[in-house]
Amino acid sequence: MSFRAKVYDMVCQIPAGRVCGYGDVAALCGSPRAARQVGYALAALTPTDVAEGVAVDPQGRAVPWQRVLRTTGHIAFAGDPIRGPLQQRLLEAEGIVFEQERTDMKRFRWRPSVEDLEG
DNA sequence: TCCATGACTCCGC
DNA sequence: CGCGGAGCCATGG
Repeated sequence: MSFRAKVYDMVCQIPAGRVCGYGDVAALCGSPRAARQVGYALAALTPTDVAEGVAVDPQGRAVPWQRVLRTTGHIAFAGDPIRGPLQQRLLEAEGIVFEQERTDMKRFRWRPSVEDLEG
């Protein structure tokens, strides 16, 4: 199984209303220092519904890419005029609160339990 | 196989 | 706290 496939699996397990850092996902996939590769994996998703922010992986399953943020709580590609605001809107719809362009990672960060990772 | 690329992160100022 | 620079490593050509 490729690193990217693991990334998609992990991101799909992040519950709505919670977020993860790129580094967190990388660590859960077995490569603690591959945070950039996590971003690269998400960038490789195929957009199917741009307006709603829906993007699918090679297996055709929708991946909640919006739940992955920088450890600072900032949206990674805030500079993107389309996906930047979209990501924030999608997260706010799930209950995530933003202040000054960033969210409180201490409050919304998701830490998977052993049971979550089984399977 | 080597090299460039990049939705990141850590560290020193 | 913000900035700039170096390190990181999976992917693709």
